[in-house]
Amino acid sequence: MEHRDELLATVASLYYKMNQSQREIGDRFDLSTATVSRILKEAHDRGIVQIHISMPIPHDFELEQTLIERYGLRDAYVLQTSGESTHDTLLNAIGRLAATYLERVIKNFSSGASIGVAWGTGVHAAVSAIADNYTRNTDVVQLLGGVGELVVDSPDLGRMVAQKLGGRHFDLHAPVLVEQPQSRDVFLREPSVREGIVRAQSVKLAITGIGTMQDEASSFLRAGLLTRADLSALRRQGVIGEMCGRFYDNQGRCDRFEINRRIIGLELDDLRKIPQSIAIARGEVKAQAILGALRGGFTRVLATDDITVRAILALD
Amino acid sequence: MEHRDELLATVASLYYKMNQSQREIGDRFDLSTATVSRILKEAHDRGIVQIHISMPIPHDFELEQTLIERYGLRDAYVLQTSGESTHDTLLNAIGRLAATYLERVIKNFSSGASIGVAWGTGVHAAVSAIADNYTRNTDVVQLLGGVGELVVDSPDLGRMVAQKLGGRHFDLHAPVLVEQPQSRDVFLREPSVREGIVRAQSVKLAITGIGTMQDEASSFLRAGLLTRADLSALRRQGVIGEMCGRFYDNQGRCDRFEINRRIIGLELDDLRKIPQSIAIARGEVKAQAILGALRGGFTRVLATDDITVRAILALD
DNA sequence: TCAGTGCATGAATATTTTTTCACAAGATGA
DNA sequence: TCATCTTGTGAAAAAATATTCATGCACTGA
Repeated sequence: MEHRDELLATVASLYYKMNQSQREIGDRFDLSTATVSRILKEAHDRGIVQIHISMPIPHDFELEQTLIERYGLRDAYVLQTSGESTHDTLLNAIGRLAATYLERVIKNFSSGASIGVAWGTGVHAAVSAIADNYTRNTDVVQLLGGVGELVVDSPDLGRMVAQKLGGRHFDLHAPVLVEQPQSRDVFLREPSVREGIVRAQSVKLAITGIGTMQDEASSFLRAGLLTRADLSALRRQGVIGEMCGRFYDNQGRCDRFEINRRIIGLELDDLRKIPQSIAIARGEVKAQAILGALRGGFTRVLATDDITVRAILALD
Repeated sequence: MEHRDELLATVASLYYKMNQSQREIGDRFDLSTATVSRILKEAHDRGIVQIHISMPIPHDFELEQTLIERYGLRDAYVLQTSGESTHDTLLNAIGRLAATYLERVIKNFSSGASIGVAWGTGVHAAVSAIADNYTRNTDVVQLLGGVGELVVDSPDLGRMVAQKLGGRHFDLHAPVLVEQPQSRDVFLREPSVREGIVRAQSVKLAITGIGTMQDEASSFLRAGLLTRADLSALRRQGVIGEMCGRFYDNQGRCDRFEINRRIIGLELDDLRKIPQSIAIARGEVKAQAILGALRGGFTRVLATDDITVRAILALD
């Protein structure tokens, strides 16, 4: 068997190191190209040939593939975690992964295409990682009304993106959540707000997070828009997640929730129609919310980590 | 640039680890297969993809290639040496390399094909490394007359091969070197000897060593067939090497040397015609002799080590 | 502003690689 | 001994990959 290994290793070396074609190798050893091909496969299977790829940020490609196939995603980014890391560190790394998608999509934009931005920690992580050497005059549109005071929950994110892309920033001058459905109608009658919504509907790329109804990770709670009691009530109604300010259940349905009639921003049905979209979110606590979003088909791309994906798959 | 690396590494991972085709990868990232192919090449060039091959016996493929191209060889085996090793250890490893060639050629033999064997330490190293699980009824023929007492210089080598291959062994019942050309004629008139020569001419594979005129490595001296004075005289005539008992100069010419008319065995012109042949030899002291043999085209395959090849190339 | 230059890209093409298929040699077991 | 199976093989076909070539786009220096 040793001489077999020797042949496998020799053929593999000639192929991979000396860049010889399988025909050349076959000529030398009196083998058909078919056999050389089989030898290379065997050398690979037997571990004689080992291929190492140095990844700046490690993905878990298997999980990405699983997500893509299982939920019909266009693409997926699953950070491969290792050892102890804080939520913020992980989210940062995921943001860098997401940024590779963003930059790629933006690079291929035809002129005039614009980007829609929601808010939250996930969006912040992603847009922070965008390199700022692009001057593509790409406009940035706020996908939903303004929220809290923190940077991660504010139009500052959109402004940051606009600055990096050398484009304009269009804020949506309205609160995300109003007291009464009637108040929303008033806002929507306002031309500037209505235009904002139209602009949001026509973006070519949407960057969003995924919100959860768990107290410890709810941005609506953080922003003071909802109370613990509100969250609890929503949970009891069957709400398990939130995207673009819209609340949905574990099948990705949102029609029956009254709160959605008090939200000013892009509707989930419209979000679904945006040609490119990415959601950035992580944490076991968000698994259910992400699963609902996937089932609802609200995003075409998901950026997360392996911990979260395993939690999602366990739920499903 | 980091995001470029990220893309390179991701594409490479999908290709090499996930076994996706370039078309699949292209679909995912909106790239043409041409671009994916270029990305993979770049990832390779930039060292992001590293291919490691675990070799049972390390070769130097560059030097092998150089030998093949420069001297028109059919194949070459150049052991990659490292650290301190004795001549015997190295020759052993070279023998194992040579055995891979032998086994491959023998495996493809049509029935009735036979093998010719010379003698010397190189041949010994190679035939010792042949695995003995072949039962192919392949006959073994002695290529030249008998010599010394040591195993490495005796028909025992041929017998060893015959036993491993489950075939018969045909000795050449004559001394390799006789006193007078006339004595040789007597031997050659002997039917058994003549038949032996004919059998040697018709072998499909010849296994030989390469002899030097340097005192410290001459098998003729070791076997007591020549004295130091004889060697010195031959050197003065221009002899620089020996194969199958025939002496040649640095251009691989042998006609003008009287001693060759006293040798009983296969002639170099006949050796050249054997369809497969390998010579096993190593050592800087043998470099000149090997170079002469290569120039003479006496062997189709050479098994040696990097030290020796570098010495050969330095001479040439 | 604009021609010129270099670079990146994809469609088409050329080449290489893999797979399919049919066959032959050796192994297995009655 | 003979049928049967497995295994390995190369020719041919199919698929995948690399290259060529033409084009467009961004940058450069009038």
